[in-house]
Amino acid sequence: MGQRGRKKGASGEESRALLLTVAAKEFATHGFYKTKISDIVKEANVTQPTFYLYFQNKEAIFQELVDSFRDRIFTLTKSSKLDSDIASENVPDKISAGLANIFTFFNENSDLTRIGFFMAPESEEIKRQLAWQIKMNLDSEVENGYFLPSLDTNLFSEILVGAIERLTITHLFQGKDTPENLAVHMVRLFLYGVGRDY
Amino acid sequence: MGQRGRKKGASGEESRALLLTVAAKEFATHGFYKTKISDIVKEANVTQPTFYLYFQNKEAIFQELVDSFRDRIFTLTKSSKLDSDIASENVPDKISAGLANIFTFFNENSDLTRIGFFMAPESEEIKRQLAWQIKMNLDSEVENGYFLPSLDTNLFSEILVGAIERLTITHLFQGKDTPENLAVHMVRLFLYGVGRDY
Amino acid sequence: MGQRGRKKGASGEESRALLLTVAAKEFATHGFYKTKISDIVKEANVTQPTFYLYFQNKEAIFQELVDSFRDRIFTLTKSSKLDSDIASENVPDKISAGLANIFTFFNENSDLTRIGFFMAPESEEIKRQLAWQIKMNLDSEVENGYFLPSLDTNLFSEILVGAIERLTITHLFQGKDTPENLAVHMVRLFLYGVGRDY
Amino acid sequence: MGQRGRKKGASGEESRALLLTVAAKEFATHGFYKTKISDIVKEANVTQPTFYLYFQNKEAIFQELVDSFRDRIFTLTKSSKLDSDIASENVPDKISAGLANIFTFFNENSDLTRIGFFMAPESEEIKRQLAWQIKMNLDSEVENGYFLPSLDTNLFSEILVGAIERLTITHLFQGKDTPENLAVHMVRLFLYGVGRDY
DNA sequence: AATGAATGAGAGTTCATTCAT
DNA sequence: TATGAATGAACTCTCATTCAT
Repeated sequence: MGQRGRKKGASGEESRALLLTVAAKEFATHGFYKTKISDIVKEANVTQPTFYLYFQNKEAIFQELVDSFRDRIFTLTKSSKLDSDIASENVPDKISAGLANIFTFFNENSDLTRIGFFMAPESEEIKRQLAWQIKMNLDSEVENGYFLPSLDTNLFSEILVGAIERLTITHLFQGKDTPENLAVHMVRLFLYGVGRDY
Repeated sequence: MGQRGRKKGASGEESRALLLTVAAKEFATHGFYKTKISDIVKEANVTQPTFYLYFQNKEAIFQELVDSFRDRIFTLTKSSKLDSDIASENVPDKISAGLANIFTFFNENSDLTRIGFFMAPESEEIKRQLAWQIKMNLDSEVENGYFLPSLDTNLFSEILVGAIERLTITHLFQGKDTPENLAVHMVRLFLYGVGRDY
Repeated sequence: MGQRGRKKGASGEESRALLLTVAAKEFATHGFYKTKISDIVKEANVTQPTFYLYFQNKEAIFQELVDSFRDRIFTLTKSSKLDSDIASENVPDKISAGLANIFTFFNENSDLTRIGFFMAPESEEIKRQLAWQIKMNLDSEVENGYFLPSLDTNLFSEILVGAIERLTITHLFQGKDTPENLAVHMVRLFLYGVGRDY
Repeated sequence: MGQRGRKKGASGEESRALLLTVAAKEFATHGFYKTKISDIVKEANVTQPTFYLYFQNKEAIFQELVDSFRDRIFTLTKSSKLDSDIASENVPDKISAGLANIFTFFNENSDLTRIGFFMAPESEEIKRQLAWQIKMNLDSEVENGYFLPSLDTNLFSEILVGAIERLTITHLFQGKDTPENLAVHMVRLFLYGVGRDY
């Protein structure tokens, strides 16, 4: 019979992890309300009580996914702060690399991203925190003379988040562009603008 | 007898309109799933069967709100196409005016906007259509030499939508900025970029 | 078809009252936990949601029955306080009459009594309140010289409640004795004791 | 290897006894339905399957506790039958001693008593058997001339059980009175009554 | 003697929706 | 035009109980 149908004797952690993965996919695909516990457990090949062995309720597993997303995205972005002694000519590349990291993370964790960035009640809050981190970066870059002091970093950081969000959905998740490409495009656009000699 | 038993001062159309308004507020505040028909009718001071007198079901009234948003935003944006004989130096102002129109519409219809732009399953599609309209504008502006041909209008239009979306939530709906201000800021930023002499 | 099967159009209060009656019987017969909402509604010929139209949940309907019992038994006993100008030789009859009232009430509301006096978590409390009322009566009777001051009214009132409780179950509810008979017996026993000339 | 993997110091009988004790406490405190097997085993520091090693199911362990109570209370009361050659003047003391024995047993086995005397479905039956034993005693005492033949021993025995029951809960279990005190009080009251010269 | 992991069976509750009037 | 009353159809969650080791 081999592995097929193995149920008894599976390690608890395995079941838990499986449920998390499956739930992420279901939530990402159908949203919180249309996703039923019965769907999740069916997909994970366990029964409903098993679900409650590992998670308090439907909210709890969703929350765990959201928290996981939040933790990871913040860990990621915290590390991308520019060093203050960086050479001016390298700034764009550095920024671009930071953006690429975000896009890459989103790309490799699309279910989690859909959940934490687009469906959770806390999505707004998460985006705002991300914007705030970006703003902090921008502020210190202004201080270091990389950007003009007239730059409204508050507004700009929000715009950047909006751009990231939109490109993630329309280009990244559609497979139309690589993380690196998107990052480069974004940087170029924002650094030099679209204008010319008006 | 006529008026006997009629809800005081409520013609059929009035009830219907009231339900739509109330529903918009409820949906915008609590989302589709957490909004119960019983909440809507309570707030509108009618009974549940009355609701079904005017709307086929919960989806239908939501859809009607979404459609209304979609229609109005497209009517609005369709009109803001730049004329091809516009003087170069006026382009920024024109673009800015178009943006301001959108922000104003969002601001004056925040419930509807929340529903159609942020909660509906079709929100994605609506944004994409908005992006497409913007792209069409951009393309013709490139053709007219306002912008460099190297501009990736596809990507840029998505970024603009992302920026609009984010600023709407974080600045406009919070009352931090007027539609006009936001429009001007955005245009300046995108036209000239944030960069300097790298 | 006549009345048979009439469902739509029944008055709400009727349904509610019916549910209360049926629930009382079910609870009294099977206890709180073994009584299922599905049993109650089946017996009342309505569906489960109808139950929730009138009661918040299973606890609530049980509580309502308990409260009803509590209110009625207290109203009843409050009225049976002896007047202070009563003639000594009439005291036994008066007391007997008061007891008979209680037994009669229990007899005519046996389901409610089983619930409020024997099954509810508050049964203890209810009995204690009943005992307290009896004690108050006894105290004033001691003061008026009907009873010896050496009487421990506290203990005695509890004993009376115990006697009432037990006779209700073993004699009254079994139909072995009438309320009046039980009352008379009890009074005789407690007034004169069982002893003789030890 | 022997001891390997064995729960430290726990022989089978020990685990079983522990489970019984813990279960008694849980049942006595929370009642049958609110007591979960998971609670019992948690408190006893064993796992659920271990529980089923010693007891067939939830009912079985509860029943065992009830039976234990029943056996012991009957053994106890059987022994307290008055000898027929006892001197009249000693009868009250003898009766008092019998009552004190019961109260003492209840006091020392309060969990068991709560279960067997107040919560079990058989509680009624147990009380009735106790009443019957008391009645037998009373009957023979009537026969021996200790009590008047007019005494309704059937009713009286039930009243005694009711008194015992109530005092157990309100005085004994509250620590307000010792078993002996309660016994003496009860005997005095029932022998001589509360009355005077009506 | 003991356990980690799992489940069968069902209970309560909710909500959109519809009769009958 | 409107409503009081009722329901079909789910869905989440719980608990006693058992397998495989």
